[in-house]
Amino acid sequence: MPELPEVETIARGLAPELEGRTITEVQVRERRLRVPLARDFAARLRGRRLGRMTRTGKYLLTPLDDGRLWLVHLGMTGRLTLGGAHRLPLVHDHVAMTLDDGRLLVYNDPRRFGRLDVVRPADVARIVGPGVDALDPSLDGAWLFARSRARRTSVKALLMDQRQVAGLGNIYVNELLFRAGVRPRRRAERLSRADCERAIAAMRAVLDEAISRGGSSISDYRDGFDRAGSFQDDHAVYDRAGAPCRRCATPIRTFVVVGRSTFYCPVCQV
DNA sequence: CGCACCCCCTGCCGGC
DNA sequence: TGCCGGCAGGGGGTGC
Repeated sequence: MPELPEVETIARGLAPELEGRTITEVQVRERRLRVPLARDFAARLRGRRLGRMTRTGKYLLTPLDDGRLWLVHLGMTGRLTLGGAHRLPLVHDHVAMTLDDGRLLVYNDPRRFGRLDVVRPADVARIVGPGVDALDPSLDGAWLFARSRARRTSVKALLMDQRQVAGLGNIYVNELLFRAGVRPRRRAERLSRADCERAIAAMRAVLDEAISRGGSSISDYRDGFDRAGSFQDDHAVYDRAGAPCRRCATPIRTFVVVGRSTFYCPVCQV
């Protein structure tokens, strides 16, 4: 579910609320996430004061006052919701944290593909991976051009690979390739320098717009205060198979690329 | 190296 | 109405 804009929206919303707060209680109702919750997960968080939550790739990272970091990955259906103390437990509420102001921070995840952990700073790089964050200023057309040389894989697969670019997922790669005028199945090595410049510019534009609209809420995504995003209303291609292209009215086509549904306009994208 | 195909898990939707 | 297959924003592993 959540890609960079959704995770960024959560971080920006929760960071000022959580910073400086102390976790007074941690309730674990379900440890069987994709990576099972560590035995000492609750003990490592209880009593800790939270620093400023940030995002890298699709991970949320919050420094703790003992030098460790609280790490969250939302998988497909994870939600982190800050609310009042009297929130009744819902189905799939796996972890509930009580703050020193009485509010409750709850992790809910129907499919349990997410990950919660408390890690040492030295472990973060291994978990998050080597990918350059999609909003890192160093990521430019020259970078993508260099990275795509001698790569016979599709440009879509390359951009979705978190070891290359961290933060993009299926929605935003489809959207940015539409804006860049590049077909998802184009071999990476066949991108021109100009294609790479347009792809990176399109990526920034799509991500910035999506963040300003609070992300895309297709079915599950909500921000840290349980609010839906609205960028789904602006999608040019994602989930629009058969619908008219917003630029040229040609029906949007769909097929599968490296296992993921892919959408493009056969006229606007070459 | 790239990809097809598994897995993890629940929910929803469309077809029959 | 009910059942069943397919699909869903995530990642990881194997084997060809």
